[in-house]
Amino acid sequence: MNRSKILHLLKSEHPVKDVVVRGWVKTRRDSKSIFFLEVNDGSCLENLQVVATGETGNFDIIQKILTGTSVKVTGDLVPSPAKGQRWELLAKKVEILGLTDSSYPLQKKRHSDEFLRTIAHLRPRTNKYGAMFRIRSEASFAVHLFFKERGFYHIHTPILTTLDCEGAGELFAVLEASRDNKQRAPLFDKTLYLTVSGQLAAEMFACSLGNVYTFGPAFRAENSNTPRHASEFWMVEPEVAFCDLHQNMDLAEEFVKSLVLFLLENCKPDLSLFSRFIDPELMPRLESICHLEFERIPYKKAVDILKKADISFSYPVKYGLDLQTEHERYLTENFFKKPVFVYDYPREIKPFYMRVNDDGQTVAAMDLLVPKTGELIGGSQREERLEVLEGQMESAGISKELYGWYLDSRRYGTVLHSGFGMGFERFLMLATGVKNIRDVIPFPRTPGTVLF
RNA sequence: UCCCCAGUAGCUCAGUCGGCAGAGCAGGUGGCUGUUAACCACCGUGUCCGUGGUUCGAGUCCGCGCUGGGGAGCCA
Repeated sequence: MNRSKILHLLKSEHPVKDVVVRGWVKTRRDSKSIFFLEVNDGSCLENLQVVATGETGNFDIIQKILTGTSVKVTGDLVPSPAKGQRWELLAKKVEILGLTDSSYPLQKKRHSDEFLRTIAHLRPRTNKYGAMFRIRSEASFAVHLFFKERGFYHIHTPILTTLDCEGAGELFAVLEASRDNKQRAPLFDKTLYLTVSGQLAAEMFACSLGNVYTFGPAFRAENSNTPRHASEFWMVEPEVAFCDLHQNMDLAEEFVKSLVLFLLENCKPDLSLFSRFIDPELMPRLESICHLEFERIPYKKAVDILKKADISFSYPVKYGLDLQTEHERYLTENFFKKPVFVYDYPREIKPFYMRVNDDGQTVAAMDLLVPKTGELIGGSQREERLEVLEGQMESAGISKELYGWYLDSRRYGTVLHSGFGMGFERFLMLATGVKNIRDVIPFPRTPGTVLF
């Protein structure tokens, strides 16, 4: 490494001679014979204050430095005589790596999220988005750590699929194209789609490796225009053999708690930005997620609670109807005031692969509802009985031929198994208090808008 | 896809009753031995989203469109 990271320098226990720092200038302050540069290198939220005095010399160069300029600074890390920071870099030499000009859109002031979305290629240079994407990276690592510690195998499931009805919404079809626009024979004899979920493939691996998970992109062509939906998003999907619905909920609860705990332990400074400027309730909420037991109620009981609620809903509450957003919010935000699993939904409103309960009326499905974000996780025990599954497919109008390989897992040594999917961006919204999914993913894709 | 709200300088926004287009920040020049979104002085900046209409006169009122945001549905 030919540079020191600011993260490490600011944690130093003693002065250090001759360090090299490379980064981007956040702001420059100057008077007649002294310059101050705030330099950020992305290693942490905080900037390093660089001080240039007469001894540094090249003031004519330093004067060209505007917000956004990339620099290399050589100097000594010394205790700062002024308030505001413990350490500062007393520069011996300041070199400009890349100049900027007055058209640089980021300034040393607050910008709106809407504006920053139009410059998503530059927004990670801001405090907020720098923190966001460091947290995203840590959360991603925590996902793998959680499953690794529990003996799960990570499966890379296909992104190109042939199944057009996985019970999870509209799909993007994939067309082959030549760069020269010439006609050519198709490579595949079927239409290919971008996957909406790795679940069906993951089930095959759960029924061989036991405990597996996928963590990859999912694509949905729904015309959803909300702060909680994106056309391309990342999803974590564990799938576990010999696991029933209640053990599935145990796993989901442990998983969410573990991710939050990991962030609290490893991302304190970055999280504090969100609790200070984005959501003052963030820290209490994260703490309560870690410590409170999640509520678990059957769908039927949820309906009873909603019927007795002393507020009037816009949509009717009736056994057999799906819960509306307003109902879910009431349950998690007003009634229980913590994460809530709702399980055993009527079979008519859930996909074909969910296990039919003994009552014949409900399926072993579960949704995890959390305050603010709403539905974070959706999962189920899978229907492992061949005849029942075939019956479910028939009533859903799904081709048994196309799903022949899927049915094989029920034909040969079938086992009880369960799994769930967690929207990774939804989790990040919960973990940071950010209200729009476009602001927790590097280059958001939403209906009608792909800028990058 | 449906409902509601918004669009004014590079950015954040003000603009009263329909009557000459404004401020802060950013940028430029100068000043200041230690600043903390530094400060002080001076300087420039506009398709008022587009389009059609009402009016002597429209940033302001009305219709349509575009873009963005919020709510709903769908879902993770």
